[in-house]
Amino acid sequence: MPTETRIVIVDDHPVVLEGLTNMLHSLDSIKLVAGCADAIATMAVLRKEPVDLVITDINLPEISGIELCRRIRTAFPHTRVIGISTFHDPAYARELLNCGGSCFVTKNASVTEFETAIRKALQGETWVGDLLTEQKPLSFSQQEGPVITRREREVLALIATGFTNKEIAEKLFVSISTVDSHRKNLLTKFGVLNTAALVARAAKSGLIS
Amino acid sequence: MPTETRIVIVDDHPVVLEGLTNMLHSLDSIKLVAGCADAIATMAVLRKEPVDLVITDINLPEISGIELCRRIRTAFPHTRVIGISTFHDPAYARELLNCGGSCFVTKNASVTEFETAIRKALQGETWVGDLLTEQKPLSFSQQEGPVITRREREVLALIATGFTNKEIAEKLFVSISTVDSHRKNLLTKFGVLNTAALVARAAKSGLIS
DNA sequence: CGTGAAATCCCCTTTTCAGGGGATGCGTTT
DNA sequence: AAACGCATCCCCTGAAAAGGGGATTTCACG
Repeated sequence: MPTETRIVIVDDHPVVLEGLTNMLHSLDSIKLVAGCADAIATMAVLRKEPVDLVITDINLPEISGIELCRRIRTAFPHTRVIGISTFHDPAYARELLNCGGSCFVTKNASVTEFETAIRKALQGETWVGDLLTEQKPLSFSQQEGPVITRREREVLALIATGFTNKEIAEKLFVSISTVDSHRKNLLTKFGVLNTAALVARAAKSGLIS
Repeated sequence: MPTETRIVIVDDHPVVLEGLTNMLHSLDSIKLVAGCADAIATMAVLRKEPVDLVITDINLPEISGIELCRRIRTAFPHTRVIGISTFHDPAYARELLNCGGSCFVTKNASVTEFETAIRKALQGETWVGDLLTEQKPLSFSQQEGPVITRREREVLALIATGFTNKEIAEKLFVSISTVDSHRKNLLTKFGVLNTAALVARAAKSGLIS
């Protein structure tokens, strides 16, 4: 590596920010440009000075880490993004990669894992951590949250808000049958037997506001 | 303070552990005895050497921080406990204090707040952070989630897991009618019309794992 | 130009839930 | 002793959801 890698860390929890900062100090050739608490502040920093890598929490107030990633990659294509999250949620990882993110690691990842993620990100590779890749696609798509379509996501959101099939049908200008089909598909995809479990699982996967 | 305060930190996320450790380093008269990832390890440390204060995450794998607190206070009455959590959930705070905890702070608390909490805890006082005490009981019981009984909490958890009233009844060794009553009370207390909204709200309030 | 996924719609039956009512013990608090 | 909250149990009815099946259009992709 010719020069120092310029890094920005984003997390709304000072404790985590501190922990990450400290963790990075132990690595070579790294210059911590800034630690930000939200997406707005981060974009402001990026506009002012060149940054090679942004390490951001997924769960941020106002603007999510995913969205932040998208904006970074749109405005500064040379800046790589690593997402971190409390939970090893494949849905997050998938979304992050879809939005141009390089790596996804959980907060309980080891220093080694962080190092790997940083290295991979800087080389332009994608990586989603050991815990995630270890699992078979089948097993975690059942367990952690399946791939659902746009329409299913809409219906799911309305279900979680407490609307009945009939009400959802009226809102979406479709028939009750259609909503019912989507609902059934959701149950099947999530591998659950009723609405309660569906909503709980969706909430856990961060699919619900 | 005559001697150093002996502290153990508990969090299953290395990053947070690191952050807290670092934060504590900046304070005087503190000796960090150990950093643990779970309740079992923590109890093992306590059995080996005297500890004045345990700072633990509420959300721990296997055994929760609340339960850990209870065990600590039962086995080592002189050891104080501070609970930390990602969310400023009054329900957590209440439970923690009920289990003998001294203070409750969120992970986005400032160093000053941590200092206050530590000081209060060592003096045997209880404290639940600024954000929590600022709010009136009425306002946050409406907004953050109603006060529900132990039994209702149990039923709610089982509902969210996807069990039907019949199955819950079998698990709790009560009749379906009873479970149904609890369910209805939950709907009323949360001010929602169906299970989907109930689970969503409960998830938002952090009442569901 | 097929193929396939997504979205749309319909039929059927059984189970579960929601909403209304009331009632009984059993502790704790007043 | 009375009042209260909690947990327990029961009745009823109608609505909603679950579970099963099948069918259509539309649109993107190879």
